[in-house]
Amino acid sequence: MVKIRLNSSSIYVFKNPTLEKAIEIISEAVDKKEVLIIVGNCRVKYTGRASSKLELGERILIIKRDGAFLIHRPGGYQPVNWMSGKDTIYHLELIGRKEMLLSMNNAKKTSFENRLEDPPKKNVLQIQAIQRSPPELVRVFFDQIHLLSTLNLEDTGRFSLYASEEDMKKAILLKPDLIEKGFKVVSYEKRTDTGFVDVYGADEQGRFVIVEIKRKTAGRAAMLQLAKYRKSVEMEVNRDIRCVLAAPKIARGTQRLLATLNLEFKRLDPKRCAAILNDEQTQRARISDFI
Amino acid sequence: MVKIRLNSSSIYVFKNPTLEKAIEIISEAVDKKEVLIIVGNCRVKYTGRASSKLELGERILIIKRDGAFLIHRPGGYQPVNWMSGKDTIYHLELIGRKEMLLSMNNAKKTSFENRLEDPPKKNVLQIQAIQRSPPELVRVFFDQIHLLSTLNLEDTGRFSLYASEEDMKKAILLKPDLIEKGFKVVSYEKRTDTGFVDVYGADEQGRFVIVEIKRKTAGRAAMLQLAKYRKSVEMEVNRDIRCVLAAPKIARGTQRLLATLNLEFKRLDPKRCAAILNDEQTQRARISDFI
DNA sequence: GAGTGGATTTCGCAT
DNA sequence: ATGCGAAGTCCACTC
Repeated sequence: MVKIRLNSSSIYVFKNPTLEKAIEIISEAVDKKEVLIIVGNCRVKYTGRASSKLELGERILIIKRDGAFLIHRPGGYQPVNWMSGKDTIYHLELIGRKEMLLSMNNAKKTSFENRLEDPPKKNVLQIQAIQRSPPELVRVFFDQIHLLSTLNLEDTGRFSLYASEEDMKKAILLKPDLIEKGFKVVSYEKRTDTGFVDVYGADEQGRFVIVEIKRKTAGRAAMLQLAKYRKSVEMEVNRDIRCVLAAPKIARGTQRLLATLNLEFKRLDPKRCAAILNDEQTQRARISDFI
Repeated sequence: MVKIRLNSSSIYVFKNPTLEKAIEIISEAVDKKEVLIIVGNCRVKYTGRASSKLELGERILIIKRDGAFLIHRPGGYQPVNWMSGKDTIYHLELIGRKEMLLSMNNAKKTSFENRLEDPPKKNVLQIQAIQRSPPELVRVFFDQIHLLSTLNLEDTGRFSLYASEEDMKKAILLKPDLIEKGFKVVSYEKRTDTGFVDVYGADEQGRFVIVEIKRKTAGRAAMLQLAKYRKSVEMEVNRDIRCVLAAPKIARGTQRLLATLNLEFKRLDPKRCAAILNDEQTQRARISDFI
């Protein structure tokens, strides 16, 4: 086992640590809320909202400083097993191989102990990630650890996501003209008895307008939903209302439905919304970009 | 820079490699479809279905052998940026710091070149992950790499997930009595003009039964959907049909709707389904567990 | 390629 | 806590 301390951040790398050494390092890292990367040969068992079993193989386990827990196989975007990290607590233990197999099969320990002749060799490292609510348990059984690294990462960088549906709404609030000249926002995310209206406003002539926003092609569902909103809002305010569907485009073959339901379509490009938010917000951000 | 070859699998670890060395190692690893772990100080820019920007900080980048690409911050369950790995290609480049900032701000290279006095120093490693469809691009700009590891992982272990809705369906196919005594499965996932019926069968008296399965509490939506299925199936077979909603429980306040729509509720515990699948399937699996 | 439905969905925000 | 809607949802599947 070789321990290397990297000079930059507090990054330690351990090559082929014994399981005894590994349990020590991992315990300390979890306590100190450091990020852990563990590469090794393991089995995984999960019980909770569903249950799963993953047989022996080499994987990457990441435990983050907030407790988030990810087991990644060598391929695929998603972790094969995980824990969100909210209220996740950890329990580490060295156990015997037979104990592990019994544990994986949920057999009772007593029946095992009855059959046991020699005390078990402690040759498997069990990592339990436990969550209270919803009750979930992931157990990883490492029989070999190839690589173990503890990381103290500094990451305060701001993350900004542009042109989500949320951002499109913000852009409309900033520039109501995106809907049409003279449009005024009255409120947004107005609750109706059937759901939400994205934006609620008035046009130049003072008529009520409800706006439904879609980031992507607006389809039949969005139109029917908007029509339903119209109904419930008209019941409330007791007058006619204009309905605008704001989206990059409408689905093929829905033109007629749009007309039938007396809805209006306003082309609204998510990227343009992103650009508007950029213009408004990034004057200061741009400076920090060049630091 | 220290290079360590671990004796077990083909695992290499590089401590504080220069960016020149790193680009070499990463290129080779991506070509050979090895798993890569890169820890370093970076910025990230994403454009595609949406767009995002992540400012400077220390993160973990994982590139898997199928091209899956994940950038993880020190906290949080989800990757902050990612690429699924389907048709993802990679482009690596050493660029100057100013070039990077201009690239991150989408400025035109020409305007940059006009302002440029000295040729830029190549002191940032850019990793581009590019996807064709939907068109997406993630760019990571490392100005320092703390830790770089290439992994050749062996992972053929089978993964089994129990008690998903799919498994509940399988359990019913194995033990139709779960629905009721004498129930017989005719087919499953039968297509109708409005959607799918989970299971389609006949009761003891030979009446048609359609079964809708929910892993979780069945609500209003499931009931309306099932009622819709009934209609379209009745149109087809031209006779009355029984509708059974199989779920662990129904939502509060939906009892009346259930009656109104003339649906029946059958309590079906996902865990019990999992146990049944276990009984049927794990006789052999248990043996392999003890290897 | 587009469309549909499920997911250990996750992640918000509302009540 | 619960419930609803959105997500760069992902994913498998059908058309």
